[in-house]
Amino acid sequence: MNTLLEILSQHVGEAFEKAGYKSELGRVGVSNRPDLCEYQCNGAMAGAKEYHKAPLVIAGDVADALKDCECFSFVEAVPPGFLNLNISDTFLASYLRDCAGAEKFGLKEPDKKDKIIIDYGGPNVAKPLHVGHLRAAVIGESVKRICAYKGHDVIGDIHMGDWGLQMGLIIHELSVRQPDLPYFDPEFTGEYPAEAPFTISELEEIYPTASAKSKEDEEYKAAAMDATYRLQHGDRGCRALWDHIMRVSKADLKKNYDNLMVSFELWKGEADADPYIPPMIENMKKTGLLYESEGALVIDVKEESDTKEMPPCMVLKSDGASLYTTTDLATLVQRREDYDPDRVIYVVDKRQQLHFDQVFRAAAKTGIVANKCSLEFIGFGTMNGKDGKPFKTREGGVMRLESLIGDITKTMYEKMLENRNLASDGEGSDELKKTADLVAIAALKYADLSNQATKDYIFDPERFTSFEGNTGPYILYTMVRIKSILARYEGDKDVQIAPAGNPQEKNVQMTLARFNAVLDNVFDELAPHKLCAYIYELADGFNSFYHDTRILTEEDEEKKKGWIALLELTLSVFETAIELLGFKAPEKM
RNA sequence: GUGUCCGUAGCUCAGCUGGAUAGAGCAACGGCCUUCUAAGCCGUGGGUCGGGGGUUCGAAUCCCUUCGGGCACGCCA
Repeated sequence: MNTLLEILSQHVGEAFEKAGYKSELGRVGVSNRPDLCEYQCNGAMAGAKEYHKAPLVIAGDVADALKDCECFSFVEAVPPGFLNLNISDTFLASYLRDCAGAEKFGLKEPDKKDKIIIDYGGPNVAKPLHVGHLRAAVIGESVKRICAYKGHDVIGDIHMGDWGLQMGLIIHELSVRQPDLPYFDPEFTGEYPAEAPFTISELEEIYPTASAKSKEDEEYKAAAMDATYRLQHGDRGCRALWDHIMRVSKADLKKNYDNLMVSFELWKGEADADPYIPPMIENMKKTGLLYESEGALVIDVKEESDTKEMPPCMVLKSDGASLYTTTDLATLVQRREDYDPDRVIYVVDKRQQLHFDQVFRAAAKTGIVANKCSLEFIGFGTMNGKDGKPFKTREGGVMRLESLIGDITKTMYEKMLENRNLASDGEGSDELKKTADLVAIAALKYADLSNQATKDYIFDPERFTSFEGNTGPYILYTMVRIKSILARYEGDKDVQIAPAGNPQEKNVQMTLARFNAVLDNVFDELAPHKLCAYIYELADGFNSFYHDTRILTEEDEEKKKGWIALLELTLSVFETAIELLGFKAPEKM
């Protein structure tokens, strides 16, 4: 169905036409002066030149033509040529009933269902997730859900870092620590043990230790590189160890992402792309676009329209080894073969912008991606501490995602205990802990998503402990209030939204009526922060209404039913929105 | 150096496909709980939208310029 603004614009456009002007001038927007009117149209001013008439005259003509329009309860032309409009209460209520009855609140299905791969996450195996991984996970997950809701076919790919020197380092360090393991015995031909010879916490300690050693000890480093080489060239023992590392590490990653309510349809990594590299290079050579520069194999990706320097894209290093560009290109080959996507969206740190520009161009030039396929880059900014520098723990280290979530959850739990003592209702502490988890995740994700993705933002854990104002918990709290009323309501369940009886109620209704348009906009711009801004506005408006209106004690049954219907729609809009943002609301707080 | 992003209230941020008086939250100050959850509501104070030019009936928004900051710029990912 059409959005409310489209419908209103159509009516006003017809009025323009009736008055002798072109209908395109009739575009209606939400008023930026709510004290004067609810909606406005500025077309008269835009058309003044063309029709050689004073804007106010045009606006007046249109206002006359709108006299009998059922949509508006008030139409006025004011200087210098604004058209001020108020929507009729009954028209608004009927639009909302349509929304409530429609699929997805009247959000239009896409003209064409696209297959979209979203590449986010990018964790390295055998290394714990830290706060730097938070943004990719949180934003990527939300973007994925938004695309899926719009009606597209979406595949989320975690794209792990699982194939470089880091793996060789771990394997070599293991051979130092446990030289008797069969993996290091070239003579061994039997079955390797099913159990991994390490736990995840050992793994997490092994990597940094090995990495440090390799920086000081040349011999050690050479051995690690040798292990890397053996792994990549099919050494049975190395491969078996790699399998163990992957299994242990994936299980741990999955647990952590689950806690964040982030999930992936695909658990591919760099290793999966590796077999695609040699044939890809061969095919690229056939295009004649590859050439040797300073020993490396590169491809020019400059374009005439470039205002900036665009260095050539390096495809193979001078020693013939692949590098991250190679892997990213090969991954695109693989994706085309497996899925033939229409869009591939990368949710990655914005510092990689240039790299992806090069990869995208090289892929297009060499025909690695289909013509129909658009490659898109959503670069997110850095999470900084209060000092404006990249976020660190108080000790100056990198903060693990787990401890961050743990801290916030603990604060939540304590806060809830406090509140519960005052309310003195007896609820089990398990229930309370679950709620604390939900609220903590909402706080964390909302804080991230409500900022524009592309900008750096100040990440201040102290702010998470206050939970006031424009925060995830505020949204959840509002929802819990609604749920509480709906749970107590015992009247007739067959309810319908009624024309608003007061300004607060009308405000909520007008906000709800925008939801389908907001969803479209959020999808078009892949901008979760706009969805945050919207639900904050809805929560704000609702809380005003809530404060002034006693719903359950209302004696007029019809009025009460209208409100219950309004609450149901509001709640369902909230539920949908936070689902798209990637968190959930508890029943109580 | 080249490119790119950013500069809006004391702090953190919206608003940027041009519209009327630039909005929130936090912090400060003042009210509101015997009544559906006070993680709430209502109110007050706080701004040369970095500076300067231009386009326009109209600019935080578009263009130019300047200052200040972040980031990236072939063999790490």
